[in-house]
Amino acid sequence: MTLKHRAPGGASRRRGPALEEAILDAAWQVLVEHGYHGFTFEAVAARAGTSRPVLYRRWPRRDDLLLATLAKFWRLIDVPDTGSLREDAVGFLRNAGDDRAGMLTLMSVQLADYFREAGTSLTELRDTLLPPGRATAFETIVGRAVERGELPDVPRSSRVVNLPLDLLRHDMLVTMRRVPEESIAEIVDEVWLPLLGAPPG
Amino acid sequence: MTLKHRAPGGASRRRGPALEEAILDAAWQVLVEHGYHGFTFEAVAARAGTSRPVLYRRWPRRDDLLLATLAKFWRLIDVPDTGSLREDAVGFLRNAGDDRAGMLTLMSVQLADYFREAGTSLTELRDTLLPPGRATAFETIVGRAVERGELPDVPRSSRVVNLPLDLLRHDMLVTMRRVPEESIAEIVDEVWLPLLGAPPG
DNA sequence: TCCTTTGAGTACAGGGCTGTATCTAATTCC
DNA sequence: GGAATTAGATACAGCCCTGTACTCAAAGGA
Repeated sequence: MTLKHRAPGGASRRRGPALEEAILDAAWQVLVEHGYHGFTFEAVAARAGTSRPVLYRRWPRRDDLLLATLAKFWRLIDVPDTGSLREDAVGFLRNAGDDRAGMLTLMSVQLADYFREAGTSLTELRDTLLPPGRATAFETIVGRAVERGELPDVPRSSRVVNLPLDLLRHDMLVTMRRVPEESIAEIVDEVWLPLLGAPPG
Repeated sequence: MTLKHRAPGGASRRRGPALEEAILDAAWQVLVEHGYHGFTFEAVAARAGTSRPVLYRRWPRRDDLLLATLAKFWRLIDVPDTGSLREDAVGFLRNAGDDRAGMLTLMSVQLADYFREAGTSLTELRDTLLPPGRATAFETIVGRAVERGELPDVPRSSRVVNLPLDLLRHDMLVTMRRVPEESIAEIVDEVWLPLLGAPPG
């Protein structure tokens, strides 16, 4: 009665890397829809249209599958270059809060159980998945503004420089929603720019 | 072989409110130690030294038990009154990050699954458990500073006023750890006081 | 003291997930 | 075309949790 040995679309049987891709796509969907708790071999296999043994062969433990999934979907967020400090900041926060990137942040909350079990945290995961040490988005944005002469070339604490993303992330974590445009403007205009000593927008 | 019909300590059989207290204490411990995922009737009953039917009689569903547990342990955080804006702020953040209060914040992450299932969020939960509308800690702190003449009496956005707690919470959520004293000082001295236009500490 | 309430123990069917094993047949490699 | 892989289906025992039902006995009230 079921289409045996056929991928959902009726295509030929998948193998190797193609199958792996499909499984990780399915895993990501499951993770987004049902959180870490619903992220089971059972659910992922069903969603991928394959069977659990196929998953176990590649990722013996749930964490292995999780990490592989996150690694595939975790991407750097685009940093716009508009020629304006304020617009760069607002644009970046918009990107950070959009569907794709925002989902990653909200996802991180769903991973609380994983963090607890693995004894790790969001920052540690981030350092694992993204090469640490490179300039943060706001370091880039401030650097450009300094080059343009929009900001004085004085030392700034990393706390202040990176403040906007922290606040955006906080809002997302606390409301579990996309952050509205007004909050982004608030963060930039009422908090960040004044702190940097920039002229009010 | 087991001590039948006896509380763990060998005391008489517990009843009514006393039993209820003991159960909620146990529930809190389970929640702290095993997160929402491990927060099962089974585990709570075992920890409380009673049986599941006793729990089901009082809280038919898991959420009922969860809410009752949170309501019992969710408390307002003490706001110190030292006569100094900076010391009030630092002191409050210290309290907010201490074992008891900090645990509540970290707990909130563990509740991600609950939020997802119930379609709610940390802020909504907070409003449910604490009467909304009252002044926030930092509104109180700023208000006092204005009365003392330490700050000018100008309108301030609630975003700026409440910034320190947001940043503290962000740090906790992201590191899953207690926030070190230096971070508290950073938040107050490098971000908040400058924004309020207060003289540097 | 008797009676009512209710805590504590136990049992049950049911559901979901885990790992592993086994079989088959599709695909690829040579 | 034949052989080696390996996807996909299925089955299994096991574990944990859920609700509910049915006892029995302890505590408290009259």
